[in-house]
Amino acid sequence: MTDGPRLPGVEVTDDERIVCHVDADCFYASCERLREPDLRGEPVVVGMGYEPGETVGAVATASYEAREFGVESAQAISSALERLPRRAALEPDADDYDPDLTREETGFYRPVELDYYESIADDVQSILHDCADVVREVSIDEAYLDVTERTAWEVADGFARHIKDRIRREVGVIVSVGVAPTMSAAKIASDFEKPDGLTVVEPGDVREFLAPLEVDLLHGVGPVTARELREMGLETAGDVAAADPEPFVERFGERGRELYNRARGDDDRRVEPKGEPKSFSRESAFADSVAEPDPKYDQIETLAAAVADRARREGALYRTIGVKAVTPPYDVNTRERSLPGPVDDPDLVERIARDLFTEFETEPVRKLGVRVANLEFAATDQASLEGWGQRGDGHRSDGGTDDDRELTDESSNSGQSSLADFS
DNA sequence: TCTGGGGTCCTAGGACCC
DNA sequence: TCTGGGGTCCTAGGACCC
Repeated sequence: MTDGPRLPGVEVTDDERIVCHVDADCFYASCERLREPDLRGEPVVVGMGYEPGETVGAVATASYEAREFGVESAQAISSALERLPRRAALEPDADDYDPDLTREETGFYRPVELDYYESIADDVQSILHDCADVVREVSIDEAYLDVTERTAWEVADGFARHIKDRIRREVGVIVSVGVAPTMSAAKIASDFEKPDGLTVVEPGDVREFLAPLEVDLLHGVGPVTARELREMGLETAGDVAAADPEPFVERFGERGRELYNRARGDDDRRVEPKGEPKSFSRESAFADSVAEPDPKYDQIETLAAAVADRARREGALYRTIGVKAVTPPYDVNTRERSLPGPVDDPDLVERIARDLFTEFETEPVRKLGVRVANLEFAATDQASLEGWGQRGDGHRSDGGTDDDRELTDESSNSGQSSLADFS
């Protein structure tokens, strides 16, 4: 049986969907445990920009055991180490050796290794594709499934259990699953009983399910919006759902309308496969602010080359090139420039990035970034990726003056040297 | 929370066009 | 020419997500 389960002859009306949200629990830490079983049951912290023995970087994922010590994702590694020293510090020859430590108050720190995690994620995703007709991968460890044609509400619980069991058995990672009639409710449901959670919210129960939840649990409500909602006296999704929407449509615009709808359980988005990326970027932070121009320009060059290389590998042309400079205390500045037509030109990326950056040449900078956007993917690739008879959106239909431009492969880049004049 | 990296979407003002 | 309305594109910033 290579096919996932399917109930034959299940009739559904067009507006009734069964959406499944699958979310791996502390995925990076699970991956580390897969290849290093001694880490099972131990506190594990996976750090971005972290090097063993150093204190730089930030927490990408903390295992639940590590969270007990107050380690949280996005925390600086230095603060994580204060709450949870590393196990290696028990060794007398370690730089950070501390004779007073006990094993029980230490944990394991590992640097992020994305390529490895992606290989595990691929295995998970092939199971998901086997269990659903439509899968939208949101990130390396998270996906929405439209399983309307594969199950029914009466047995949705067993269906979700089957997905969890297969992933655990065949890949070895634990996922939490939420099932609901909408994407936003499924997302919240998958979070509801984490880790190893399974929550089904049937149609008709959605609003009741959401009502007691704090507003910041709603997708799209971050710290800023949550604070403002509280100032408006709205603490829970139920408060938002019962409120007059006009004041915060006024305040938050389109997002406000969406927020109101989501809080009421209204969400008519369909699960659709993820389209082509819209931008590529690379950034990196300095250990301390840098004021001298040279190291900054060096970094710009490195990032520009990396971004251009990425775009080329992905078969993307870009029409906009931008830089980002974060200055103390944490001011994010962005500058960008658009070209008359799409290019694949690493030298141009570097030149424009340097040029855009001159404004920050002598300013102290903590962090730098280079970005390309307004991507266009070669039409041939589009055709192979899309279903039959489907028109791709690779071509703009807004009457742009370059509609006659046909860029189907790298050889068509020959005409681009003239565009370099626009730098 | 004092700050890592890679993304998406929305907004708002100005330029420019008809 | 002192002035209407509508549309799109560009840029910068902000909020948010994982």
